[in-house]
Amino acid sequence: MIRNPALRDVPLGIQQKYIVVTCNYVARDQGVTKLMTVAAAKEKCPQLVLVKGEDLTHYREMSYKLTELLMSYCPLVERLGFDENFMDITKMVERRLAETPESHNFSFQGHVYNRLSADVKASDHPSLALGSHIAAELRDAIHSQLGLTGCAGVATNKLLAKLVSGAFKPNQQTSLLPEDVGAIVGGLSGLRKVPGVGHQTAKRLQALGLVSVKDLQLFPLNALGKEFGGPSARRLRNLSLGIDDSAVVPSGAPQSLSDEDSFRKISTAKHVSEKIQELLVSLVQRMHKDGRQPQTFRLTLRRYSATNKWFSRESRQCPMPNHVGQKVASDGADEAVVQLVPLAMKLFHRMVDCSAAFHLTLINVCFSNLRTGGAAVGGKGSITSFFTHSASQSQDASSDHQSSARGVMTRCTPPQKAVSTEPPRRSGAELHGWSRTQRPAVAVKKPPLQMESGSTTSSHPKITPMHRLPPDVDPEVFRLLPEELQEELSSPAYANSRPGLSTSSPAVVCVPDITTNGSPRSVRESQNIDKGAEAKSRTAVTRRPEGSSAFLGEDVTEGGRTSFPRPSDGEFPGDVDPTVFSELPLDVQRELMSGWRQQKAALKTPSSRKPGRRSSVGKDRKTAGKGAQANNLLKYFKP
DNA sequence: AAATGGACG
DNA sequence: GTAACGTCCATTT
Repeated sequence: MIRNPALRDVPLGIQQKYIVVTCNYVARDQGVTKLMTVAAAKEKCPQLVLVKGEDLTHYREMSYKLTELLMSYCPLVERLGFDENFMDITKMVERRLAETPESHNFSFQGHVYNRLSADVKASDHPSLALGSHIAAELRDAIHSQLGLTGCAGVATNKLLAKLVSGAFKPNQQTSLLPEDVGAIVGGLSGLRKVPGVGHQTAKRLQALGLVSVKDLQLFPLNALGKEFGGPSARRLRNLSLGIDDSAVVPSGAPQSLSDEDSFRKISTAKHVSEKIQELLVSLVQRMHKDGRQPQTFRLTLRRYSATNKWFSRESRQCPMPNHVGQKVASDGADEAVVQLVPLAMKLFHRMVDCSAAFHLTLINVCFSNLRTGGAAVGGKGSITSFFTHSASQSQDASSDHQSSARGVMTRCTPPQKAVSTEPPRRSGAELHGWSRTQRPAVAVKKPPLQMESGSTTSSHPKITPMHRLPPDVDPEVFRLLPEELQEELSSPAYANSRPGLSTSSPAVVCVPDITTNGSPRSVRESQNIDKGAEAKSRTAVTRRPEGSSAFLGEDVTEGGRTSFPRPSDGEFPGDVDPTVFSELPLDVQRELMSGWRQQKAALKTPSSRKPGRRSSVGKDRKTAGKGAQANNLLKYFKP
């Protein structure tokens, strides 16, 4: 971590290979951006100071310290890369709610998306308001105990918490009120900005003619289902509407440890084994510190090829010989490496035919299927696992939510992204954070601090028959709907859908990531050029959960045709709620559309069937809920 | 259940 | 020439 104050006002960047993976605000002001080549960066900013960042050790350790610190407040912490954490602070909020005197006057901490904090009455959103206090406390603890600064977002689900966390960039927090959900998702500049929509998915959506969030919101679910299958289609649509019923799943200790390196070229077996050995030396060390014993070993590589050089990695794995695994876990590091190199070469030869020329640009070695300690009874030894908290814990937690009182549960997640482009501003704190933040990682411990809690939320008003709400329906959203729609949704016809969970909850508080500011690796995409956030777009859009039988069914058709009425941004009246519109019968949609049609075509929206993509439809198998899933204990954190 | 690739962050 | 991780899912054997 860079903590030299002398560097505070100097343009600084973290370099990995020939790329500037991230940089401070001083550098950004000079035009340096993330993932810019070193050459380009120096051209923009000749005085740019670069620090090597290939070794992720420090980032990783700091990253785990952060996660552990958060867990000391509440165990429901889910990591997203090295610099983001989601936290479900429902319980904390509930406790505080119970302890908060009825008349107690309080306000939101930090910003409130799209409004002037002063205009918002905390008493109208007690759970979120308390969540904002919790987020502020967490950020403060992170700053005082780890020296890191970062952002946080407080909302009713993970998606929203993540989206809102970056509204005010350097080292600030933002809360999102349910009534502004439509504004925040609608303000996203494109589908790629939707968490969960990556390059591939964006391409497929584009092939369907969808480019904006609104396009996706309005696209008929059954048509979307033909491309992605029912479950994915529903998920995508929900995301576009700001609906996310996924739980905050505690991450615990990592499920695998790997080390890799990229290079211009390696074309001889000898060079390959040398590189593998180098990687194994550090990996074995890390594995040893971890204490668990790997049961599987994997070798991955990337070959050079002029065409299609994009990803494409190939891998081969094999069971880890027991004695080798023990060496790693116990002590014989060097021994283990000696045994592993030839094993890795066997895997290598399963992929590369050395009798022909080859050209590798990356090699990765990975230990997975980690088994926690063994032999000895639990006693001592070894690496303790400190937080012995396992799958059962998370299970309880989640079931807890479900039953948690009426519905409201606040989930907190902290998305945060480090990074952030953002103008300069308070360089003091920010920079400080930057330095430490830049490379956080590693784990290790952190003592507990326990604190509070709160109490519930409320979804107050109209009591809605929660027990009848179909899954996938966000109660908070539900309650905003017109009564007739509420009734409709509560009817048996909507009761199907998946068993999953969540129905619940409304208010969720999410605290996004408190993390760092720009981290080199992980989180790559984070940088929203932010444009969306600021827009004070129009008011809220009430959404209506999907689930209407007509669209739910996989092939219900009727709309089986390839072209559906799909208003583009231009022709869609701004006062019409897209969600509601999309739920109308197709014929009605067409009718309305023809009435509105007038604007210029604009936007290319070839709703053509996509070319070569395969479409998996129908057979959405539900592989049962993945209940068990061995969630390892987090013994990762030592005392 | 293990192996492998893909998508995402 | 996006870097260095890591997670979870789908499919195949």
